[in-house]
This record gives sequence, C-alpha cells and structure tokens, in this order.
Amino acid sequence: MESSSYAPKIAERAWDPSIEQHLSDEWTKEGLYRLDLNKKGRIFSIDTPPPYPSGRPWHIGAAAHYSQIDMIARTARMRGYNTYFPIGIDRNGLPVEIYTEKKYGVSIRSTPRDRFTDLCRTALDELESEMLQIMKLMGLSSDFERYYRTDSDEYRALTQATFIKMWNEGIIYEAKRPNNYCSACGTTIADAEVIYEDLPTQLVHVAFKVEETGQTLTIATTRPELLCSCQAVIVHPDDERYKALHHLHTTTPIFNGRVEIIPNLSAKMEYGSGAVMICSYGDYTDVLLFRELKLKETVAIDENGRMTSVAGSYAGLKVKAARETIIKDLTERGLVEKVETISHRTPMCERSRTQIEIIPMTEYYLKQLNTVPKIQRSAKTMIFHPESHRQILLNWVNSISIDWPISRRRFYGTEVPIWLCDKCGSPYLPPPDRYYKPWKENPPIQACPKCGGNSFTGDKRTLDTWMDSSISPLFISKYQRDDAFFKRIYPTTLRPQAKDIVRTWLYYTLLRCQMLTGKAPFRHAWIMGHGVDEKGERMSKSKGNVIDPLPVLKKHGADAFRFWAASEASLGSDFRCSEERIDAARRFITKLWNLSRFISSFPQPKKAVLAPSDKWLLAELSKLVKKSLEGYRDFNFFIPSNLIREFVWNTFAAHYVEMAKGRAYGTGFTKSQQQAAWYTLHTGLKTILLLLSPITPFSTDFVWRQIYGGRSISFARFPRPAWNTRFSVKTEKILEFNSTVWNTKKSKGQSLKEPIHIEIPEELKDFAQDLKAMHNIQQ
RNA sequence: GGGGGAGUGGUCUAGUGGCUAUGACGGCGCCCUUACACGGCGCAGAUCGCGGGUUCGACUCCCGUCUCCCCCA
Repeated sequence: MESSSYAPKIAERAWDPSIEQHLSDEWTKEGLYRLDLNKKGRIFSIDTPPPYPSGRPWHIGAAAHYSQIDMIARTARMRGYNTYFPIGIDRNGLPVEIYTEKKYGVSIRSTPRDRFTDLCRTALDELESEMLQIMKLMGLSSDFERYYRTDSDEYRALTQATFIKMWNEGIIYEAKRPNNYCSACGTTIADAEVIYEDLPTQLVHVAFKVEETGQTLTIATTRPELLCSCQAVIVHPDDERYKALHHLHTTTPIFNGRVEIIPNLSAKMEYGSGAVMICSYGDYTDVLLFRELKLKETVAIDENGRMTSVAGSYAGLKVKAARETIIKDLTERGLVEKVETISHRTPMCERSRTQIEIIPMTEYYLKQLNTVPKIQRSAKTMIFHPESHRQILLNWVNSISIDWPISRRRFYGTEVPIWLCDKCGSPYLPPPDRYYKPWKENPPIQACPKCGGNSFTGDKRTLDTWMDSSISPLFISKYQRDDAFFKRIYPTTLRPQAKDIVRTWLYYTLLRCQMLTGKAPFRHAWIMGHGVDEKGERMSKSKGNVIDPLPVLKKHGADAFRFWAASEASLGSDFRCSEERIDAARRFITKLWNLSRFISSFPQPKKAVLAPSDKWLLAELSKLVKKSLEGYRDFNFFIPSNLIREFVWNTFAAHYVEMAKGRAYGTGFTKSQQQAAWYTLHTGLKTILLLLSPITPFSTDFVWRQIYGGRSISFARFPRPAWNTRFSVKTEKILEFNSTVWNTKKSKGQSLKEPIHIEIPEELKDFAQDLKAMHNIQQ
C-alpha cells in the first residue's frame, strides 16, 4: 500500500495563530459565550474581576490571570454546567485620575470637575479598548457584547442605592476621627489600602527634662517634628529605670509643653530608651493611647502634608523638611544625645507610595465590626482554591479593629448621594432609584423634610472604589433590577481573583453582600498568585521590567500563551514571566499539531479488535484522564497542562505512535490489526483534544473541526477514564526496552531503520509484533 | 514580636515514608527514521538549605537553625 493514499486532513506543518481570530468569531456565532437560562443544567456563575485600565501596557501577569479565569469558564462548560461568565471593566478611582493628570498635563485641583471627569472618561475609553482587544485575543469566552462598566449610570446607581439602604439601616454614619491620610492623593484612605515598607529612618534620642527632679529623661523618636503635639510620655510599668518618675512631669524641648510621665503597657522597654512620647498622631498606637488616656488632640499636620500653626516656627514646612530642621535645632541646643539609622516599618499609600499621615478628618464610615464574626464564619466554610490561601483572608479578618472609612476627596468615582440642608444642616438622602451627582445637581425635593428649608448643598465627596467593586456579585446577578434572574444566579458559584486583593476586594465583597443579602456572595474563592519578572522580581514601571502582553500574544499566539500560563506555576503560587518559556509552550502546541496531522491521515473506524499495544495506550490514557480531571475539579490548570504535555510527548508520540505506526500503514499486518491501530490513534487524539481544550481552545478546536467536523469542541464534554488500566504494569518495561534498542543502534552508529538482532523480554512478548515492526527486529 | 508559606541539578519544577529523585528550559554530542529539525535519540549536571531526632528505611514526619517571600502588630 502506498503511503500517498493516507493524505493528512491537516496540511500545514505548524499551528498558525492568525487562525485564532477567525475561530473567535465562530464561537460568537455559535453562541458559546451566551448564558441561556432556558437551557437545562446547573448554573455555574463566575464573579469575574473587572480589570482596571490604569495605564499601558497591561501587565502580562494580569493577562495570564484572565486566561486562567477563562479556563475556569471552559472547564465548567465541559463539565456540563450552564455557565455565566460576565465581563466588565472597572473604571472608578484614583489611578485613572493620576493617569489623566499626567497624560493631559492637568491638575485635579485646578481643573473644573466636569472637564476633569470628561478627560478621565476619554483616557479610560482608550485604555479600555486596548484591554478588550487583548482579552479577545486571548480567547476569553465572555459575553463581550454585554460587557459592563463600573462607572456606568446603572452601576453607580446601584452603588448609591446600596449606600442609601445601609444609611437608612444605620450601618453608615459620619464621624470625625483620626484617619490614614495620603497628602499626595488628598484623601482619607482605609487600612486595607495601606501597605508597609521597611525604610531607613533616623531614630533621634532627645533629652527631655523632668520638671520635679530636674534630671534628664531620654526619649527616642522617629517623629521629632511632632514634638509640638506631644501630650504624654509613657514608660513600661515594670521598667525599673523609670519607676521613680511615674506621674511626674516633663517639659518638651523647644515647645516647653508640660506633659505627664504615665506608666503604660504599650511602652516597649527594649525600644530606644524605653520612654516614648505620645503625639497626635505618629502612628496607630498614638491614636489608641489618646483615646485611652483621654489626651487633648492637636492637629500638627495639615491636608497638604505641611506643619500647622501649632508647630510654631516650623509651620508651613513639609513633614520631612520640618523633621530635618528640628533635628538641626535640637542638635544646636545640645539636646540630641545620638541619632541612629534604623529600619522602620513605614505606612505608605498603596496607590501613590507616599508616606501616610494620621489626621483627624470628617468622613462617612461603614460599621463593620458587628459583621466580622459572620465573615469569619464564611471564611471558614467557603471552598478555597488553593486551600492554603484561606489563611490570607483569616489573617486580615482577624486583624480588623475599626470601622471602614468609605468617603474619598476625589472626583472620578461614585458620588456620595447626600445633600445637606443649608438651613438646618440635616442630611437628605434621595430614593434609591437612579444615579445622583449631588455636586452638580439639585436634590429631587423642593423643601427640607426636617425644617422646610429650600436650599441645599450637595456632598462633594466620592465613595471608596471598593464600595463599587464590593457589589460586583450583586450587579452581575441583577440585584434589585431583575428578581427572577437574581434568584437563579445569586449567590454566585465562584470568585476568581488575585492574591494581593484578598483584604480589599474579597473581604469587602463578603462584608457588603453579607450585609445586604444576608448570604455569602459565592461558594468558591479561587486565588491566583501574581506574575513577576524573569528574575523573580516584582514588575513595575519604575524598574522598567514590565512586559507588554500584546506583542507576546501576537508573536506566539493565544494558545501558547495560555498553555504557558497554565503550566508555569501551580495555582496560587507566584510565577515568573519569561518569553523563552512561552516559546517553549508554543513548541508543545506544534508537537500536538503534528501528532494530529499524522493521525488525521487515517480513517476513523467505529470499533476494533484491540492489540496489546492499543490496550496499553488506553490504560495510560485512562490514568491521564482521571488525574487531569482531578486537577480541573480544583481549577488548578497546572496539573492537567503538565500531565497532558508529559503524556503527549513522552508516552503517546514517543512510544505508542512508533509502536503502532507499522500497523497503521498496514505493511505486514492484517486489515483488522490496522483498524485497531487507527481506532486507538483516534481515540487517543480525541481524548487529548477534549482534555486540553479549556487550556488551548483554539488549536484543539481547529483540529477537532478539521478531523471530526461539527460544532466547536467547546460544546463537548470532558472524556471519562473508561479504559482498563491493567496494561499499565507494562509501561516501565516498554519504555526501558525501546530505550535499550535506540541506545544499541546509536552505539553502533546505526540509523534507526537498520535491522537489529535482539531478544524481546518475556514480559513484552504480547507486544512482539509491534516492537519488531517498530525497531526492525530480526530473529 | 506574632502568624503563614517556601527552600530539590545553572534556572524553573514534580514528588509528602520505601527500590539507582520527575519533567521542562538551557548546555553538550550524535541523527533529516515516510507527523513534527518548532523534530528524534542520548550525555553531563542535585550529598533534595543546614544540624539533630523518630523509623528497618526520610526529600517526605518531629525538633532546632539559617535564608527568602507574604500577612499582622
């Protein structure tokens, strides 16, 4: 029989990623992306994170993240779920404001609010379109025709409606409290938005005088500029050095304030001199002590990060300059005993990376402490992928001790829906039925319900963007907009997200949805690690090591990119981004492509009388399917991707195909034996294509249609591990024997088709016919 | 200071009590064998962070220790 009679159905010698776009369009036509509630099957709904377009390029790690979220959706479909995979774009908040200021060279404080928010919107539209393009290129099987924006009237109206509901229930209140304040951003921020960095800081040992005894009391501080607001000095009650000084007084240098020396357990004996000055406010301990000791608060730093009038001659200086100046002044007066440089855990604004200050501000707060026990409970009952990441949430939940400040002094966000009556000052909240902009609109009433006054001032503040993001499960399930839909979708099945926003997005969503609906918003939390550069360092624009995903996707194709994303690191671990390794993934796509091309040249028989080699391959295949499905059930794509690559390359192609090739071509075998080889090759290929399709949907779908025809492979179900695994006991022996033959020929400098005289081991006698043909064994 | 995680060939990684530790990338050598040179075969390369203990047996369990990462104070 001539080999030309077996023409492959696939002509090209390698997968061409330019076909991917065409397939994407096919999927849209076939309705893969759409949720049809009339369809049978349990619903699997994904609370997809709406990505934030804060600037270009988009992070390659984020692209890897979204490609894996898509694998979750495709896995759910292939497990038979009716899958709801919405997609939105998060467009509220600070990063776009900063991006806009830079891009258009304007300042938020000196640009009219309307004009500034328009510029933000324009910037977002641009960034968003690139982001959508990338997501489509990656093969994200979301319904893009219905994508949502968190800055749409509909979304913001829902955020405001939930605010109004919580206000009316007394969960939201206004108060003046010391808060984390970022002077660069000009706004209060929540604890969750504070990060800590260990920075070298000068610890200054300052000589105080004890009023009653005249002796010197040394106080070590990293914040000498706050001397002006010092209201007490504390020492540890057990500290022998200071027992005689309890409740005496000391004079603060330069400012000559008179403060008490108070024994308190917060003082650490081993830190500095063991005596600590308490100022408003150096850190969170100061806040607690001011409350505990009922001290008089002095505001030493203003909203612009400058010293206030209480700082005397230092007024107007920026904090850092004031610190340097006061150290100089203290030194000149001989009051500095020593200055040591220490590493200090410094609170920074997560967004702008500036040091935050604690400043008393009037803000709206959401009462969260009562609900924390409920969140602790759901943190324990929710299913985490990976399980180990449950701890990140628990750590955070267990550390919450104050309410959540939710108002921000910014422009591009959802407006606080409150007007104040100019006459009586009482707040007015409108009915929760539309999107309100109090800073530019009149309230929907003529007269104040309290006093009848007819003029109002709208609140100018916006809400913390997490107030918007934390209701994403409610938005996508059409909460308060479509009851029937809401009942089918909520609570959602799974929340996928990155590790670094557990304490914000994950926590706040649990909190808000629990408060609003009395239920946890999802059953599974899927937590991914983040992408770092080739050397394992965090990618950042300032380091210049950010990799743009767009050219990588165009060059290597989505399937290679996705396979890389799946196989690079186990779920939840951080992963390194290296183009070299993405290219290695592409070579696997090519390998599978060519294997498919080979198999595509043979007909596909309906049944066959299997040879031992065939049974062996199917036994190994069964094991592969079983283990891969276990990985898919945990949505850990690292497991199936690596197992499948291993199987395809090192078992199927290297051993089985070579063993069965002679039979498949038919030379020296019966028709029935040949059919068995064909049958097994196709069974193996189909199984692999199905098993791999959530990870590499494009090339598997193309091959599937080319060889087996019909609709997209994405509408099919996963294969079952249906074959007897008895023959697996032979695996090791087969691999070893083949290797021996290859080595023998090699050591003689022979070509692989040379005849060889070698004894086939007893255990492999069943496989003798295939092995003889494979190695050209003469006996 | 407390908590969590991790340390396996040059790099990344599998393996959680059992024979000579998995695979990938890179390196080197040989080979165009009718799916694939984007390939095949092979070679080199790890005393599994360090020290102790439990055990017939430890990369795997326990204790200590060092280093790195994350979270909290």
